[in-house]
Amino acid sequence: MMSNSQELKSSGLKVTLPRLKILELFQNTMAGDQRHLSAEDVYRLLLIEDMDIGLATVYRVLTQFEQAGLLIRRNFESGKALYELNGGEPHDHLLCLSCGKVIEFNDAPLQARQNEIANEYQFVIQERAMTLYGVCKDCQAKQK
Amino acid sequence: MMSNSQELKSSGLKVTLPRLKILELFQNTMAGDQRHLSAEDVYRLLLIEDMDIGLATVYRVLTQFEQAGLLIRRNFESGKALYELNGGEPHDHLLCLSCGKVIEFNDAPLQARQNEIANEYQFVIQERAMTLYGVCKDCQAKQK
DNA sequence: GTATATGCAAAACTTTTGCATCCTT
DNA sequence: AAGGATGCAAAAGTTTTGCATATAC
Repeated sequence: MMSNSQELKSSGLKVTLPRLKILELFQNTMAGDQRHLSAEDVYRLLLIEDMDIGLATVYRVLTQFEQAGLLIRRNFESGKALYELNGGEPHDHLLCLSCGKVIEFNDAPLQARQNEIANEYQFVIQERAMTLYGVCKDCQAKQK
Repeated sequence: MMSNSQELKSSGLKVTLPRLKILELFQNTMAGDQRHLSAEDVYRLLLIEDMDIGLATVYRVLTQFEQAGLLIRRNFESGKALYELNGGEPHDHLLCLSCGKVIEFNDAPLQARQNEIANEYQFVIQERAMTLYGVCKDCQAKQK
């Protein structure tokens, strides 16, 4: 298991407080249902923790982390980018339009079919993004 | 076959020149490879055609058309929304990160699997979005 | 004639950039 | 000591909104 400092170094990034804090933030929020954070989210959460950080730094660090493969950048329909920790396995999303909840799943047959389609078009996949928008089980119950 | 005027009326929208022109624009560009247009794209294409239209109107009309189901709004990784004509059939995208080309495909097994996954989570799908990002056949050839 | 749509300008939001200062190595 | 990182402010890009005028029905 690599420490966060080692993880940053091996990505060619200097170990600084903002970078460590942002990395920890994503690791800690991973447990909750709030796995996807915008730059503004990160900024506000760090201010709450007394971190005196600039929004511009947050944007820069998020971009660097994405390029380093530590985070994945997602574009849902909200108009702003959300980031999540890169857990290694590709996965897709169900996004509830009623409550905003994001359900993640990892489905091998689906990915296999994606690969077959890419092969048909002789297309080399670098990144996958699949989101089904709709209404989750809980919200269906509430609407009745 | 409904005329464009009828199509607007049956969506509860008054028939105005900007709306007709924008609808025609999407119908005409459907033939080419430029099926996905941003608000700015629409604005510039209409200015070329002598239409003296305001950018704000373009945004308003695109939003109305999306709500009426005439257009589909897509959020790829570019940071701005793209719209395409709603052809009725759901379809997904391969987006080339090298040349920006968008390849569309319609794959029944893939959609069937999406439905199965949604059922597992008792999730009601309203909209699908799947995009594979990578390098297209042509760009692979060029890179050699 | 009335209600809605449009155009323009201003504002709101998200993201990027320039630059002086500070921190990591 | 040197190069990169940070914070602040300003700028750039996208989308929304207020309001007076024009247009569709």
